[in-house]
Amino acid sequence: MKQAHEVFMDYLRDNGLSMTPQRAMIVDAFLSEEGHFTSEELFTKVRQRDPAIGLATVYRTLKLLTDSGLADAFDPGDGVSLYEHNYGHEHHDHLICIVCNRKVEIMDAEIEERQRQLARENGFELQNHRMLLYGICPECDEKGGH
Amino acid sequence: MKQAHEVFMDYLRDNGLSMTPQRAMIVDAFLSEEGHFTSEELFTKVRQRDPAIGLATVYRTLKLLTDSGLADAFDPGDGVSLYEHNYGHEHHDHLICIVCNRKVEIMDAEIEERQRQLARENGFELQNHRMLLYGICPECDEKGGH
DNA sequence: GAAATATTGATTCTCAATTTCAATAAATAT
DNA sequence: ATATTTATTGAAATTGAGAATCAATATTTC
Repeated sequence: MKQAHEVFMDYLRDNGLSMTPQRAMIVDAFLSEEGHFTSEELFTKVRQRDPAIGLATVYRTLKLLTDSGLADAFDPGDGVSLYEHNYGHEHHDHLICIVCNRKVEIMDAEIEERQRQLARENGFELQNHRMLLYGICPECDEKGGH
Repeated sequence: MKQAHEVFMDYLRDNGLSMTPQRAMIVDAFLSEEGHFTSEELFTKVRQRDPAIGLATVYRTLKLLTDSGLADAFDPGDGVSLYEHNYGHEHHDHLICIVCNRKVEIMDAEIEERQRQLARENGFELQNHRMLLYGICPECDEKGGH
């Protein structure tokens, strides 16, 4: 598999865009993040390396990352987008604790198949989907359930 | 089954709230809407009946409607909440055309069961879920696919 | 009815995300 | 290389949905 960095370079080239020091640094910071993170969290990390980089550039680069297929963005429900790596990672959805906000990655082949089938039954060509399950995690259930 | 209006009255009473002319009118307008609609669309309809009603009151009443179980709110992905009737209506998710924005209500018992199962496997008590399928509808596929 | 409480509409505020714009940098042509 | 065109940047202003504020009004309770 191609390196993530290479995928980004290819995307830039194919779209007539240039690699810049800022983009390189933001992509590096992005790739070194783990799990889910907000644009602000990435911005903070980027700022630690170069305080001159602006928030707008982080947003712009996150869009490039998303469009290039390296990043996946989703809104867990509070209006603040979360980003995560989407290259070399299996597709998954999320199970979210409504108390502590913990997010567990979930995946079910049967659901995925039924989704495709549902779309097909309605004559739709399925492109994408978003599934969020909300519940109370074991730890919070234990603490709160007395 | 209780009338929707009665459900709202009960909710108000149980929460120490009062029925007011504004709430009555907004609830009526809400109940006469079909399908999915935004807060702005409901506001427009309410304004036609009484231009004195403020947008804030529409938002406040939509929250009451949601909390009372009469309305369901969801964000199709663009940050603008859609509302729909949720009383006397079967639960359903949505299949959305990414071209014309058309929304089809979908429901699959197998998916629902697997969702519960997935939550259970992770020790979660499932409270809620949100599933959106994005694709291209037959009409748009026909028009665009040449 | 009087006092306490709730609700209203207008307005302001919030906050993430986008857009604007002049300055700078990069790519391309000469 | 140098000029010219084009793209990118950071700061700041803007956007837009929704929530919060607040004085005025309405409703409920005593």
